[in-house]
Amino acid sequence: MAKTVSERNDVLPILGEIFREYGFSGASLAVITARTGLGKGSLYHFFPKGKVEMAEAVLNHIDQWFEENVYIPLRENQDPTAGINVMFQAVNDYFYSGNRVCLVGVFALDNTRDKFSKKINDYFSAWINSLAIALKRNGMSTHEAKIVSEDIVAGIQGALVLARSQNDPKVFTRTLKSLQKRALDR
Amino acid sequence: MAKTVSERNDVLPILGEIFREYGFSGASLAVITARTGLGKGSLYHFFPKGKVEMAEAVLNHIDQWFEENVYIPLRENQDPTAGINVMFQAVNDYFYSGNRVCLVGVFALDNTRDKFSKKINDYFSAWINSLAIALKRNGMSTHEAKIVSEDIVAGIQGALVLARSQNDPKVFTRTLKSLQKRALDR
DNA sequence: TATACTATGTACCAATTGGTACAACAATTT
DNA sequence: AAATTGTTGTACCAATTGGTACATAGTATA
Repeated sequence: MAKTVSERNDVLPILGEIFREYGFSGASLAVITARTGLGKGSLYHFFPKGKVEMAEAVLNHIDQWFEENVYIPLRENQDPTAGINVMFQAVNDYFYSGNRVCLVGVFALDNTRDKFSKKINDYFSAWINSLAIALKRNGMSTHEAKIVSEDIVAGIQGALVLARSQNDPKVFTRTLKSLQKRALDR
Repeated sequence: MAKTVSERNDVLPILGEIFREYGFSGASLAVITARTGLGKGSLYHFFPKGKVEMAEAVLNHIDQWFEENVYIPLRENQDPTAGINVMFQAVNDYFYSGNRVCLVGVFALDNTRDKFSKKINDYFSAWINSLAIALKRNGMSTHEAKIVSEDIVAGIQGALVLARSQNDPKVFTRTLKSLQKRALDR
């Protein structure tokens, strides 16, 4: 039983990369079996509801990671500035300094959003809200903190789009720097 | 012959909406025939190379629109501030105040990017460069203008992702205001 | 009105799609 | 070692995929 859980979890990162690259509808079972090395038998054993369940599991996995490495530091770090810096570092790492795209963003744009609307909505809400808390604890007004945190999360997503469109990860790191300054300069 | 061209052009906006909603791989010929009202016969008459040619035509169409309504005003308006304001107004209109997503952004994120990399790259480059010109003419240094225009275009793309993920167009209009201020405050 | 070109509907195609059924195999528990 | 449970490969399925062939219908020009 422990085996089951761990084997299933081991595939999630691979599935994540596949969905990132191909999008939901582009990720055919053919590429999924090829890249994971699991046959349909195993795949449907671990994810009886097929592709949808795979994507849900990946989204949950991502959510967990961000909760732990981004949202909690933002909300709970003694020093809000330190928390914000932790976020920027974690984000830079997570997106491989601009070489990796945001799965949630990929799903959000086209109509696969409808299949996972709650998860997608929650992901960005949690991020924006956590960041706003840190900004407030750092002296911003409630209103300004809301605006700025929205701007920053949007800026990160847009920077990923841009970096990928230009095939130039530096666009991401550059924009990220800019946003970090914006979060901390006061 | 004039008929041909106009009929073909008439379909482009519809095709654009389809690709926006479904992404490239999700946009099946079944939905394309249904939504455009054109059978395969006509479709492959106008676009002999199929889906790829349709998408290329749509991208060209978008490019033209932005050149005319966004890039030229930015680069050539007597008053750079006015040019920048024209851009923000045009962008707000084009994206239906946050109810519509950016096709180029949709294509950029997953691996359909590879099929249209040049067009996608050029779209954002032209936008960023044109905006940077206006910012410079408005007194910014070359370096700052580059950074800021990149931040703004990224911010717009991210705002579209966010607005769609939250199913709340106001996120877009809000962020757009924020960015406009950033472009003009000095 | 005859001619030429454009546009379209229909039938068809092989390949791929996501998914199911199930028998066989492997690993734990008892 | 027997029984139970977890895992996997294979064969199969109907539906859909993007695309082609082509005869016909429509339209403009000469």
